Amino acid sequence: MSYWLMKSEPDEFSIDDLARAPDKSTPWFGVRNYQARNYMRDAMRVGDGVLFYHSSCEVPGIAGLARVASGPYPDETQFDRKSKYFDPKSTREAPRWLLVDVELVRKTRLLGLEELRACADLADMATLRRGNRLSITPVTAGEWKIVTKLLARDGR
DNA sequence: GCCAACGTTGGC
DNA sequence: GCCAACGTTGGC
Repeated sequence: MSYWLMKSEPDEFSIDDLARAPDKSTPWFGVRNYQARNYMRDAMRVGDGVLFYHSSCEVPGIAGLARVASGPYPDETQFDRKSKYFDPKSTREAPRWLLVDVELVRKTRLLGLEELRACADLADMATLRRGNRLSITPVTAGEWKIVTKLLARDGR
C-alpha cells in the first residue's frame, strides 16, 4: 500500500464537497500534468492512503484523509467542449488524461502548511520541497505516520 | 497582484 | 534535441 498527497483548490472542490458527494467519492478530474497523471495511471492502487490538501486558499493545508477508490479510467472533462479542462488533442480512442476515484475516509482539522513546515521530520516531504507545484505527490510511510499523528493532536 | 519555479510548446 | 518564450502553480 502506498500513500499520496493530492491538492485541490477548495473553491473548486473542497473536502466538504467530497463529504457531500454520492458515496463520498469523486473522480479526480482536471489533472493536466503528465507526472501527476502517471501516478494515477501507473502507481496508485485501490486502498492507497490520500492526504487531501487544500491549495491556493486562505489557509493551505491538509483538510482530510481519503483513499484511492478505483483503478484508472479516462477523465470525462477532457472530452467536454464546455469544460475548462477540455483537451482538443485527446480522443476517445486514445484518451490522454486518466484519473482515479478518491473516497473520503474522514475530514480532519486543518493541518496548515505552516504547521507542516514547522515539523523538521517532514522537511523532505515532496510537496514541501522548494518550487514543487505537482498536484499529486507520493508520501512515504514515515511521513504518513507523522502527519496522522499531527492530525490527532489539537489544532491550537 | 506579485513572482519564483517549473512545465510545455514550437521553431530551428 | 535544444532552448527561448510562454503558461501555470501556488504561497505570500
